[in-house]
Amino acid sequence: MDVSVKGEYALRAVFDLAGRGGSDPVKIAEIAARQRIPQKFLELILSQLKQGGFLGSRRGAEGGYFLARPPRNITVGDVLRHIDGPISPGRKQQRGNLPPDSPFPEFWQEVGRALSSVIDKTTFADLVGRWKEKNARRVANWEI
Amino acid sequence: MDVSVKGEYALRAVFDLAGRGGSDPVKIAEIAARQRIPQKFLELILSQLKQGGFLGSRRGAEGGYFLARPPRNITVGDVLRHIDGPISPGRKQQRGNLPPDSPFPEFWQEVGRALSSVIDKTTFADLVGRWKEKNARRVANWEI
DNA sequence: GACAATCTCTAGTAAACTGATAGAGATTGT
DNA sequence: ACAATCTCTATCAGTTTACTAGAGATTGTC
Repeated sequence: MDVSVKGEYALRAVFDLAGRGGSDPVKIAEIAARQRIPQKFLELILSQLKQGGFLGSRRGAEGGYFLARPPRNITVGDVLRHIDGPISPGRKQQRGNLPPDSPFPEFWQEVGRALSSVIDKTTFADLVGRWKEKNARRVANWEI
Repeated sequence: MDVSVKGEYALRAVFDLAGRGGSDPVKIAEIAARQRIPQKFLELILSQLKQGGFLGSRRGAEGGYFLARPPRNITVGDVLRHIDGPISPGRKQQRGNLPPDSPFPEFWQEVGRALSSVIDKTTFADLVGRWKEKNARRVANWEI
């Protein structure tokens, strides 16, 4: 039970764009550098995020990627599910290989709900908010 | 983010032993049949669960596996972590490839807590309890 | 309109992981 | 002795993961 590196990269990329706020395109190379992601790999991921409707892009000089919708309308769960596939532990149960009176389908539902209560409630606006707050505190402490 | 088939098999096996209650050994073949698990694969899993201190065993005729501790002292999380490794999304962050001011470590901690609130609180005694209740209801409805 | 900067698309790929299977021991009960 | 079990080591095909390579398509600028 784990999140793929690809999934994490996707989250960091969307977070980067959300943190940059502005609506003008950000170059892949910049995101790659800031977020420490192999650029060629990131290209694939960003393209996939665009297919998913999360990002828009512009080619050519001064091109780049940008968010297709406001950060508060994108949840971590949205992105993760689009990149990593369904986040549902225990999904293999529907097939006929499970005894008919198993308690596990219910159990996995419970797990799913717990998971969802975090990843589907946290938007990128939330993440950026927390991050700015933390940075503000850090600077404040510095200045004392 | 998913649970391996091996992990699910392990849970079903422990559940099977917990449901059988008694302290005399249950044969691998029986568990395999009841829980629809390939027997040879199950052998590996049970052996691993024994290494983990969850099960005991006896060889030879009338041999088999049995729980090494009471079902209420074994949680789903215990078993899952022993078979599938750490259940901590976002664990790869400690390495130097993450920007220093990322909000994700905290976020993954939150996810971890939510997950833990289910898998580390649910014991096999709980699962057996629910299962018996459901079966009782089913029979009751039948008799109407 | 040349040209450089970007995104885009298709392949390929080494290494690890998954979900098994095979078969020869080691023990135990009868 | 012998059959029934667990135990241990090896092997394996298929898939996934995390990348890399390289050629093409667009766009802005001079």
